[in-house]
Amino acid sequence: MNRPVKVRFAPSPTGPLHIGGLRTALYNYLLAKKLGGQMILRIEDTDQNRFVPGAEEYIAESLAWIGIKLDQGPKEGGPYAPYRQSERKAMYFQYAMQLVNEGHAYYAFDTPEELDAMRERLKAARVQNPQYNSVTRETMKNSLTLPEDEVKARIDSGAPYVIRLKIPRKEEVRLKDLIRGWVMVHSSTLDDKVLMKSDGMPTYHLANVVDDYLMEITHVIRGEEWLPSAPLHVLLYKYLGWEDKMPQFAHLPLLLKPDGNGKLSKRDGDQLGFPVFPVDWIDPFTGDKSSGFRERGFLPEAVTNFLAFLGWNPGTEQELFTMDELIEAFTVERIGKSGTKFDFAKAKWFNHQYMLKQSNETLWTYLKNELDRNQISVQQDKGLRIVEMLKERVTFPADFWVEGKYLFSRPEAYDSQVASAKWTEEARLVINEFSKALQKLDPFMATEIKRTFEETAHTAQVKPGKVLQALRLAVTGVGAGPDLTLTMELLGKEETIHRLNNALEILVVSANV
RNA sequence: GGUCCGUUCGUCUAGGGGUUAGGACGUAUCCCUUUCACGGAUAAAACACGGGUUCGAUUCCCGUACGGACUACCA
Repeated sequence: MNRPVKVRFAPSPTGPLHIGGLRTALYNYLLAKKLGGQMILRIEDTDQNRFVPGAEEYIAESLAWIGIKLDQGPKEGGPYAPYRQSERKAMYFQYAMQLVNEGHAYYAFDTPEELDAMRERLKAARVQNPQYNSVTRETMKNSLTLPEDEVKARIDSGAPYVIRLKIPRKEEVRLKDLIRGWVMVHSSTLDDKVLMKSDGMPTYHLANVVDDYLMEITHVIRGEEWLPSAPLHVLLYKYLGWEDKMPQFAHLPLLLKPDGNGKLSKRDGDQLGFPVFPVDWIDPFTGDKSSGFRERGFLPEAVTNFLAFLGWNPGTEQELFTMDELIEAFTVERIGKSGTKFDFAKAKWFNHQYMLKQSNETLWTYLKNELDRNQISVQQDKGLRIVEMLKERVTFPADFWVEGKYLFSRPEAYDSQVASAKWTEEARLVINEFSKALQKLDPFMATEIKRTFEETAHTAQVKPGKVLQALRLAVTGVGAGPDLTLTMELLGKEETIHRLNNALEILVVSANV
């Protein structure tokens, strides 16, 4: 009964993995590692029509980015290879045949048109749930209704057919979900799901159950959208004789749109002004770009942390968790039951927290990237002082540049609001004197600059606070920023005086007071 | 429509038969800072509704409402 823990993340390579899928992967990973088990990546590419090139690589890259290390997968290999269902195609048929031979499945020859007609007919007759089931299969073309020799003749002639599961007419199907407890459904509400498609590929249901069994999966953690078909999977385990190897199920609450309702979807991406994908994705067919958290400036640790908290919490007041801490604290019991709206503001808060945790050296590399892009070179020791000064005010790496632009180039314009309110005759006077006083200042240090400014203001009989804003405007061109004397120290004596004199020349007094 | 799942501040949530229903994000105000931000403090803000069960229900049960998922030879 105590099998080694194995979980799998089993996405379909139909496009970029969205953030909800990434959370599913993360929860799988956390549980596996918590229990000392293994994490498997399995690519469920049984639908050839929806295959999108690059999607598998995208998934692998996304998982790696947030720090999920796979024990087995298409790239990693492993004892259950191959890990792409398309490459396992040959394995599924025998199990479908086993079901047919034991009377739990049957061949069906109905064309799409016939299926549509059946549904229309049922709808017209106001049948509650029109589907291919224990009663309607009696009226369709399948191995249950057709004479044996005709069935054989059809198959031998190569006519297309599917294999459907024969759902019992009356049976209570129950399954225990780790998150929701016992879920019961009556088999009469289930339909005879297709197990093998006419192209020879299995459907999700068969492939998923077969592979989970073959790969000895112990816990199936997946989105709530699978809950309705979970009873079908239970039936499959039963008919295949694998009941004792049936994994435990946990169906995760869905990630919802932040506004209004509905599940967060790939579409919501850029429309909402924030990413819903881990990393950027370019659609290979249309060329459309979907933006990712990574490129938006999110740190992987931050994404991991807030993703973990979307539907789970440790029950304590700690909110900042490293991956190792998450693994330590994670339990399925503490996963919530209800859908979770995605909150971008909180995501930003997490990122800010993680920015603060970075060393100045790391922060400096972020700023340096932006500087390189703008062809500005700054010495590292100065860069470190700059990021130290700026880091309280940034959420994303790119903010360093936005926040501190004026440190690297002279103001091209002055904030007119601040100018009209604060650039007074009085201010001009003090700044002019201050500029002269600065000439003699050596060393050019923040504390000395501050003292000099206060003295200058005092001599002019002006309160320093009255003209400080004007001074800031002269130096930076804007009305807000970090400690001004520190800013001036960083700028250096010559540059500071130049800017002061520049402002004195350009700015016109328009303020009254 | 049918089946299943869900419902505590705007959002993420803690809690659980008797609590001033706690925290975080966001918002507002104040303090700090002669700016903004950070930080600190404070505030506004929730048990969907109706019936039971009970001495007592936000908590347990049943309904209702609302929301969601599923209802394909897609996963």
